[in-house]
Parts: sequence; structure tokens; C-alpha cells
Amino acid sequence: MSCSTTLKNKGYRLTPQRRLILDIIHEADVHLTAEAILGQLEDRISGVNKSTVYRTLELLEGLGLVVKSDICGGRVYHHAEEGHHHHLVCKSCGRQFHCDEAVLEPLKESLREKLGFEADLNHHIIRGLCAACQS
Amino acid sequence: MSCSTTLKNKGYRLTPQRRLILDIIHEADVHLTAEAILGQLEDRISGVNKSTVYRTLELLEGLGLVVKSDICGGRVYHHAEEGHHHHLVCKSCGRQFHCDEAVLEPLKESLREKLGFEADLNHHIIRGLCAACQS
DNA sequence: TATCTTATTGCAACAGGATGCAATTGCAAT
DNA sequence: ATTGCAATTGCATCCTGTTGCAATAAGATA
Ligand SMILES: [Mn+2]
Ligand SMILES: [Mn+2]
Ligand SMILES: [Zn+2]
Ligand SMILES: [Zn+2]
Repeated sequence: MSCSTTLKNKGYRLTPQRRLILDIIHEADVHLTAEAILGQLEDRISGVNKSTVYRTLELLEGLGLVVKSDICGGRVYHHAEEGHHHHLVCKSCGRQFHCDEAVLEPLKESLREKLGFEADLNHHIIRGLCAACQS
Repeated sequence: MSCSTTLKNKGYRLTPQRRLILDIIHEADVHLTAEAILGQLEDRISGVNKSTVYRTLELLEGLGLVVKSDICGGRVYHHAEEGHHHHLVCKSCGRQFHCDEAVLEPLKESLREKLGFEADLNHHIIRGLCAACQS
């Protein structure tokens, strides 16, 4: 089901601002900052306010349509349907390595078994030292 | 080695502000917000500025003496020497469960073996559903 | 299509946190 | 104990994100 259909089904109104923010999120192939989304939005309509962007992103996140994450100080957003993955961030060189979601499956299973906790491990950010920076 | 000795050895100056912030962090048995630290600081000396608090905490974090974490929206700080642990936060009831550092050891080992990445997994925040909220 | 309700927006003010700069002060050398 | 210099502080200002409120407009109803 498309994001806009989900919005409608849940009783939320389809405003031009919301349609465009959804378009921008869908077209992006990378994670976007709120500022970047506002920038692209201003290219298409005038008079948009940043609070609308933040409120819309918060709504979409609550519905599970977009994912928000704190990465290297800034907050970025991406379409939830894009492939699940995690980020390994090297604290020495700053490079980022994508990491398949399967890597965290054993941890999820272990938390479920030992503590009865159903962890929500989508898009985790893990800091550390990459192979090249360990010497 | 004490935190103030570490500061001195690295060539940083021991100002009254830094001494007191270290005292506050050491006395605390819970994680403190920057605002709370500033509050306690104002009880002991006057005219302290919040930027001093933020800069000091950033310095101490960089030296590995305190740990900063984003937990439920706000940022909290604690003395690094306190027992390593993680937090399981239930996104339904909001309750927090502490979780031993051993739980993440297998993941750390797996990242090291498979990707050569030396993960820094101290004080992770994991969201999900607690046992009680899964029914 | 015109009307009505109320969800959503824009705006202004606010809060937490970061930063450039001049004044202060720790502390090492005299 | 004085002096001198660089590290640190306080202050002002900026930046990102949040919030209360009045104006606007989506979309249901007639
Ligand atoms: Mn979609
Ligand atoms: Mn200590
Ligand atoms: Zn990602
Ligand atoms: Zn903790």
C-alpha cells in the first residue's frame, strides 16, 4: 500500500505539503536531512514552513512510513521500505559502511529468548574502528 | 587514575568549573542531563555559563571519562567508570530495562570476525516491546 | 457546487546546544 | 611572590528543532 493511501486510510488529510514531502522521500536514494527536504520543498512550492516539515516527518515516522536516525550528530530520514540495513561508522576516519540487517538477527533472537524483549533493530548506528584504522 | 589526574596529565587546566563538574558526575548514581549538571553547578558557584558545561562535557567525553547518550529524545551523561550496561526501552509503556554488557558481546565478536570492524558497543540504547506489552 | 467542521498550516516565540571573540585566569618560569 | 602567555571562561549570537495559537483549507455533507 502506498504511503499516501496509508495516510488517507488512517484519516489524515492529503495536503500538497504532505504529497510533496512523500515524493521527495520516495525519490531520494540517500538519507536526507530535514533541511535538505525543506530545500527541495521550497523549489516546488513557496511559503512552506520548517515546522510543517518537522511535523510531517514526525507523523510519517509514527506511522512507520519513514525512518529517522541520529547519524554523526545530525538527524536523517529515509523511506521505510528501502532495504533494511545498518551503518558502521568509523570514529577515526569517519567512513561509513553499510551492513546487512542479518548481522543483528542473532542479537534480536537472544534478547527475545533471554529477556522476552522484542527489539526493534531497524537501521542501527554502530560506532567503532574500521579494519584500516586499527593498525 | 582519577579523572582530574588524567586531565592534568594531558595538559588540560584544572579550573574550579571542571573540578565541580567532575564532582557532580562522580557523585551521581544516575545519568544526568546537561541542564541538571548546570543546576547543581549553580548551587555551588555563581556566574557559570551553560557553554562551559557543554564544552567541559564534550572534552571529558573525548577523553573517554564520561559517556554521552541519546535516550528518549534527551542527551544524558554519566561517569565512564560506572559499570558498563545497555538500556532496553519499551516503545509502548516507556519503561527502561538495564541490560548487561555481555548481551552484546556475540555481536561485537561477529562484527570483528566477519567485517574486521572493532565495534564500540558501550551503553547502547535498544528500542522495542517489553514482555508485558507484547500481548 | 456551496457549506461546514476541524485537521493542518504558517507564524512567532521558545529551548537546547554550538560557536566566535574578548576578558579572565591557571600555571609555569622567573 | 611576580610576571607572562596560552588555555579557558562568559557573553552574545546563531542554529536546529519544538510548540501555542490564529488563519487556512481538506474533504465530508447537503
Ligand atoms: Mn512509500
Ligand atoms: Mn573518575
Ligand atoms: Zn542508512
Ligand atoms: Zn545507562
